[in-house]
Amino acid sequence: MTTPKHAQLAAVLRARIAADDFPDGRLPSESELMKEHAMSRTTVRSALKELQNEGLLRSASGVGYFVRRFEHFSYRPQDDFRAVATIQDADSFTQAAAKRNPTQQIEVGIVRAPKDVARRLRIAEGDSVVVRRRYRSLDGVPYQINVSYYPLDIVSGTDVMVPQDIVRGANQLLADHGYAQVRALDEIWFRMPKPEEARWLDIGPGIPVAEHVITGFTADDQAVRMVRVILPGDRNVITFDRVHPDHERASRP
Amino acid sequence: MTTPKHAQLAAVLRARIAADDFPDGRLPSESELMKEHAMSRTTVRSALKELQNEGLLRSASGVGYFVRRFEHFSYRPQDDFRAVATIQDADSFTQAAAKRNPTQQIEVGIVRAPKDVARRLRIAEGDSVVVRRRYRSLDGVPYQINVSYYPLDIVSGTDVMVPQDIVRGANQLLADHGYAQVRALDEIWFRMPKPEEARWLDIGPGIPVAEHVITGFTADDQAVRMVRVILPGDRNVITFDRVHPDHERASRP
DNA sequence: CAGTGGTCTAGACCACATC
DNA sequence: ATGTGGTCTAGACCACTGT
Repeated sequence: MTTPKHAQLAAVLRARIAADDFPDGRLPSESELMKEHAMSRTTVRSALKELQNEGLLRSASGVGYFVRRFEHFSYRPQDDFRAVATIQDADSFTQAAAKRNPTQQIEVGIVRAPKDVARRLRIAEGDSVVVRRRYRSLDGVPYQINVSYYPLDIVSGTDVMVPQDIVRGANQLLADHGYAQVRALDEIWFRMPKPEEARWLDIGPGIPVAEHVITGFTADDQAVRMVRVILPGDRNVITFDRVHPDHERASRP
Repeated sequence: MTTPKHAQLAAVLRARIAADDFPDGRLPSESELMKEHAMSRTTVRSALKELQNEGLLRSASGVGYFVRRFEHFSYRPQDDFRAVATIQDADSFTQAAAKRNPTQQIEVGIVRAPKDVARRLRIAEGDSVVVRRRYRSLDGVPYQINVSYYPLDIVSGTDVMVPQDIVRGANQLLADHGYAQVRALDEIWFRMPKPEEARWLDIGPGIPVAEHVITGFTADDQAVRMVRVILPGDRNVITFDRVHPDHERASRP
């Protein structure tokens, strides 16, 4: 009933990482750890793998192991709502990221609604929906995958279907067509990425993603928009501001 | 430039899992996979490890490998705010979970404020704060770790310092002492659990956690409460309702 | 008891980065 | 050329679970 050797080494290294004991962020090589701790390479690698899967380390083939550094960018879903017509697509991502060279790659299409989309938009599974898929980066680093779904009859013939930035912003566009959104439901899961997501977001092992699903409703309580945002955990903090329902609107910092 | 054998096996199994090809949820044993795919045990184990770290599989020593099943419980931070005096501590967890045998273990103490707490409560690092640590379960299954911090001068001598349920609810208690909260800031990170968190929440490999930090403010914009909630990703969805700031309050479903 | 996964070893070859 | 991590093998012992 003793602790396995690989777990012992993992614990030692975890403590040293927490104590910032690798100032240059570089760990000893596998062979050095083998000598220092009198273990086989397999056991050393097992310990290092464990730390990688905790998101504490990354490995570079032919180079070495390094302590992960995080920089979190604030993701504010509420900006979607506050957005007004500006020269840019004025949602949370574009607005907050103005100075960090935001780029995005847009694909637009018409597909049959999958089950989860149909349920949220309150349409039948297989009904046609317009889908806008956006892969968005900051300074060349991918920060989110954003997939929006709209019922076809609502947006057909509008700029939503053009694979370019929507100058007014998608919400303003919907409002201009008589579908102003006054309420949104946010659902957030957090899980490990699927292989395609990991590839697109350039995520290493041990880094989870959040899946943020927004459903937008009109004053008539009609669901007119569903968005699925995939966020890599090493680069995002999700932020909300809330005021008590009984309290008049407060100023926002 | 070919795909490694372990990755090939992982891809095959991943596809079979997605197609629900293991009706009883049980995978072939390691030795069966070795025969079927003509690989060494190490390679087979490497593939299975990969899928475990994606949260798709769990292993049971001496038994086998199984497909993970998820059941997500809705975590609604806004209930904290809407809470009024009831017979129970009326926050999001207790209220929503009433029928699922909620239990919690409470520890209360006075500690020196760590850096992140001090910053959010706008006090000096090392100032005394009251900390309430709650480990909360549903039907015996751990669902969250909830750690609340209060500036000592605000809550000293109140029920906050008693290691029991606060009958009125902590927010109502603060309000009764003249510190009604009207605004909250939510910050949500998602990452792999620390070993203690994994132990307490009974999390296997490949399951991330969300760290939800709430900071509560009075009408004078004084920070009176900071809460850190740790949520296991296989058992929680975070849910928010939002109404457009220009729109009168809508009814909530 | 037989079968399962967990641990550990020694050794080999490879692709890659660095100097 | 050397050193790094990535892949793969064969074999061994163990603890545990099921019958």
